[in-house]
Amino acid sequence: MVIASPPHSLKIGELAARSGLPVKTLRYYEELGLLPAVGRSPGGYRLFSEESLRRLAFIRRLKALGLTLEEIQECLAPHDAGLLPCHDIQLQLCRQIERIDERIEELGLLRIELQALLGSWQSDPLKDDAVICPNLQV
Amino acid sequence: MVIASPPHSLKIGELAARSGLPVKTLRYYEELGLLPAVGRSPGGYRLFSEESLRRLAFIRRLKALGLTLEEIQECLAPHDAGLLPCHDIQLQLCRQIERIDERIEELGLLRIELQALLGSWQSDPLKDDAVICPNLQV
DNA sequence: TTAGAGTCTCCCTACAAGTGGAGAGTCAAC
DNA sequence: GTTGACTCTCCACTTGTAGGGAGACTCTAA
Repeated sequence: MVIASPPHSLKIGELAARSGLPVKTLRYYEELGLLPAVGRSPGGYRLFSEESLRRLAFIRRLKALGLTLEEIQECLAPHDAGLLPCHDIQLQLCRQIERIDERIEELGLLRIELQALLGSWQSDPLKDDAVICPNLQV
Repeated sequence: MVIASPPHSLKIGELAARSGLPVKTLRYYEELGLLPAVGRSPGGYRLFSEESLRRLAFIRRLKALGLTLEEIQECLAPHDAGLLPCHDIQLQLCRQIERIDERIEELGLLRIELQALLGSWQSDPLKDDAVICPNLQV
């Protein structure tokens, strides 16, 4: 027989210690609505639930996958509405892959241009007063 | 026989029109020291030389190649000292390729992770109260 | 001489995701 | 009861590259 331990609320410093995130960051997340506090102590201290730790792990994971805090918040909305957020997360991750592909494409083109430029680079070009850099011709 | 036209100084609006850059941007560049004015009119108007147009073309080119304004300024420093800046530009462009390669590498790894994640994504996972998203297990 | 266009400086705003600090209030242990 | 750690709010600042606007001043053409 398992007896559930009573719900224990965490002050921000304890949450910071256990999550590894700075207090400032937690306040910032709370302000954004990303990490709701369960309430306040009589003295006005933010109180968080143990659930907040899971939520922070989730936020970290999606951040590591390249989502913005706003996108993460969109993923959390269905969860907070009592639904499974998997579908929304999947959509965000698909979009993220598209963004990554676009970015890789852009960087690849830029790299090609830079390589081509450097490939024909003259180490001792003739000075040309019509341009600043003869190699670039601008 | 070619007669050189007298040096004509440009007010900021004229430089903006001829370079295609907004006045605000030119003031910003001047403030950064990227685009020195040759002086001021008696009324305090910035005066630029025709040379500024070439300088702006150079700045645009390096910006298009992904350099920051600060890096561009480093490239212009030897030019302003009367030297050919090609070597310094070459160094910056090499560094830029390295940065691009690093970035592409990072993005590629992230893409692989995202693909793997989505590849095994369950569209209707069992709800698991220990995590927010069963697919992510966080 | 006057009207209108151009320009000046100065300050605020934006994005993203926080960080730093001041000054005041709260909590827990001794 | 006191002390020291913790937390609060509020404000400013960061990076990079500008954009917007107010209010004052200047220049040019008719």
